[in-house]
Amino acid sequence: MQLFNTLTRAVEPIIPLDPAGKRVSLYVCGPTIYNYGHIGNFRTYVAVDLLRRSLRHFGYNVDHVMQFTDVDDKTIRGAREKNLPLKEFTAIYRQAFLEDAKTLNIEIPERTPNATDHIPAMIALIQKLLDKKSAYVSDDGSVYFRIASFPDYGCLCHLDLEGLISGARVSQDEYEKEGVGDFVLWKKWVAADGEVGWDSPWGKGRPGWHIECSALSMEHLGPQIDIHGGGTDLRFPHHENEIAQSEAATGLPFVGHWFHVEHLLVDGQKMSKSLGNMYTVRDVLDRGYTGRELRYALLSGANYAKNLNFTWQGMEDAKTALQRIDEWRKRVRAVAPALPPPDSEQMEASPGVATFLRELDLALANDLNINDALGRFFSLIRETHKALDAGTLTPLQAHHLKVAWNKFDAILGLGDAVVAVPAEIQALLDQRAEARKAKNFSLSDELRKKIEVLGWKVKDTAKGQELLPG
RNA sequence: GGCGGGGUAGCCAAGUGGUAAGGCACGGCUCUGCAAAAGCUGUAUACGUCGGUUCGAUUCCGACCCUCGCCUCCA
Repeated sequence: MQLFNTLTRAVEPIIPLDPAGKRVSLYVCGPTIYNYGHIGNFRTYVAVDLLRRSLRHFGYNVDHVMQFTDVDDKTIRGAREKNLPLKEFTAIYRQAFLEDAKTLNIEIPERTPNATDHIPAMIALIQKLLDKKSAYVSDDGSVYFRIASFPDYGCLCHLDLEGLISGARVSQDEYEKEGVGDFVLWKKWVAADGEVGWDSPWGKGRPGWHIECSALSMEHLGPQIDIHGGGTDLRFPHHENEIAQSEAATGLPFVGHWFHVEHLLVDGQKMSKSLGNMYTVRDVLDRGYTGRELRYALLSGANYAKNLNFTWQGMEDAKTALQRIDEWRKRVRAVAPALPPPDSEQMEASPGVATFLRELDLALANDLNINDALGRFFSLIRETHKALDAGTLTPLQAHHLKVAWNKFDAILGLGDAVVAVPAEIQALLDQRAEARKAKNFSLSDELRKKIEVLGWKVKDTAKGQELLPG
């Protein structure tokens, strides 16, 4: 399986550190839990989910860790505004994130530690950096990483330090630092922190943002990991700093493969509060879309490494495309017998299906090209309909199609459309069935209208009425 | 200023040194009590501009234009 590696700027095969080549360690920078996540956040996590599922598709055991950042300026401020202890405040948004992830059918990583549950590991790592003279304690009692001690600094983002420093914005309040690029590992407690703070060898304070990911990934996955992912904005400085900290501490290459997901745009523009285009998952649901429709839009809207332009028209397109898939599945299911899954040799009895599965592998192995796979899948759908209409699709072939879908959906994660029919609607449907039986079409039409007003569509098929959400 | 992504039909989006998947939209047909839905099918001067390399470039090279992002808050 080949994946673009930001570090080398090349598509490269994934070669796990595991001698058996089976286990892949994956660390992903999780959200700061001070608010509901927006669809941009979830674009990243849907892409990571695609990676995770694809790795498993190719037979890897994925050991995936994602931390929740539950202490920083924003969480502290939010807790203060709500007059809640930090822990209680962040618990609300941790829970919300997990719910939204479920809405999108994002698999929860094997471990999802909160940063503040691992303060000792961070302190130990900072101490190690101090011992190695890669860090220093400033006059005010904060601890900083000394960039000058790490010659490779800038390797991920291909920055040269000179240019970086001369061109960069430099905040004036950080006069305690030796070098402008130095970043904080441990922040000395200040009054604005209120109740928040932990004791350390350098006094009361809290960890800097970057150190948590290094400490947590080392604690859970060891000093070296196969893949480290996150949103593209984290490349610099966050991931650059993680590399510096981690490698300065261990002397080992920290990450084999850096995986960065490009940002989502809304109507071609960056999301921002002032434009009023920051949508949460809940906002999308409130507009009447389902989580799987949003997931499909996020998955098919663009390759993970490209900007994805979110539009409501795009949501409509996703919804319609998904209906096409669902319709196909209904037809296939009606013909497919219950049989055990075939092996690949038996699958050759359905050349179209066998070809599709090979194409699926190739597409995924090629830097997660899900759109290529979807394109081929829709072609398979057309072929199926044609065969079905011609009456040439055998039950065995239908079975194979069903199996192929299951394999594909293990990656897509779309599952089934869940339609809960309200009792009121069901009653109208029953009445209408009666009317139709009696060939009372005017009453039938009247009932159809009533149902439509309530937000549902009825279609009449050879097998009777079928209900669709409006 | 430094670095990096993009510009493919009405919209979205794959891809390739030999004349370009797929989805949505649109037209036609089938089905239907009527619809709707669905299916089939069709349409389109679609590869930002100008040069270069080549038998041949959308695909390689150069320049330019437009656009988006990052340059220590940020998925």
